Amino acid sequence: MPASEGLSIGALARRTGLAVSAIRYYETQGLISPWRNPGGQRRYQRADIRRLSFVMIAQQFGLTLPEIREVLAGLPDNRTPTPADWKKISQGLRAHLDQRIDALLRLRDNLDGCIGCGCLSLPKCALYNPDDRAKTYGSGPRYLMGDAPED
Amino acid sequence: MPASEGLSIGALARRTGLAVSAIRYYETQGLISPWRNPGGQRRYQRADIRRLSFVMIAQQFGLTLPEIREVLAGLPDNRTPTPADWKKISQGLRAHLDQRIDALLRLRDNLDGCIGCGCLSLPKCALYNPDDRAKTYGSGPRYLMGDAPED
DNA sequence: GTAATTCCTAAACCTAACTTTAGCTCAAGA
DNA sequence: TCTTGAGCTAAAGTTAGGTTTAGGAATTAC
Repeated sequence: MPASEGLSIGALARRTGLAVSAIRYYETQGLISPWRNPGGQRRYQRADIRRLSFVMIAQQFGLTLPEIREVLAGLPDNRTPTPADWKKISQGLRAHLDQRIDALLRLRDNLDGCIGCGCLSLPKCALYNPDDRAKTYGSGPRYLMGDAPED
Repeated sequence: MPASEGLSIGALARRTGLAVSAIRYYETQGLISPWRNPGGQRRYQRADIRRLSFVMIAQQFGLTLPEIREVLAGLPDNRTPTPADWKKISQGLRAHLDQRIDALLRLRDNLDGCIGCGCLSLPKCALYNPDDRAKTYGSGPRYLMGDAPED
């Protein structure tokens, strides 16, 4: 195993815990760019372990792969990213995460109101954050009730 | 429009903001059970407006349709649910939501640690809640780094 | 030198949550 | 009545994020 030649995809998979197929898929999505050895096999830098770890963390935060690609674009591509580089783009994640938490807290407060009155009658209730899930899934307007609690 | 005959699927769609196709789909998933008029068309109770609203709220909270079906099973099926009935099952949502918020807060704290040291080196970092997304998406082990920050 | 791994690509398949399409029937209004 | 809008079913399509399969080629291990 010639160390100076970079990591094989299998080695990278073992280091990150990702499936080989997932790593190839991420490549098609522009998240990682290996070079090829003379035999046509993918070779990765050791820094790519960190890169894929970042991808996994960002996914946990609810970012889509295109969004993660955007964030990763903030890294320098002419050199191996430094700790400072990673710190910079991680702070972008932090903002994203704060938004998600706020949205959920708002949702919880609304539910509290509904439980409080026991009627679940809205429009005081949730669905008043069209930002979070509404855009990701489904397609219609999806507003709530619009109906007096007489039924 | 004979009021005593219940709501048509189009009327229900207008009242809830859902697409007609989505309402039919929810029926296949056991979330709602209309009866049929003599011509074979679906007819809904007015209480179904509330039922679908609940479905939409629960989705915002991150519940899957099978999970929502479980929660709805807590409603009486021999009579129209009362405010007290809705309150009871809404409290189940509250617990679910609290869990999700906690998971995100833990994740945020972990990220803080990573940003603090600037290395994103882990395993101090995230991915230490295998409960949230890990089970839902992907299939491999997906642990992080396992690598000293030397690269 | 050969057998066993590992890797390659392309294409098909998977789940969730729906939407779209095709072809046909029902219901409502002038 | 007859036309138009609403509903019906079944099947196929869609998106995200991958996995699986098939049929070869490259590497590694002995």
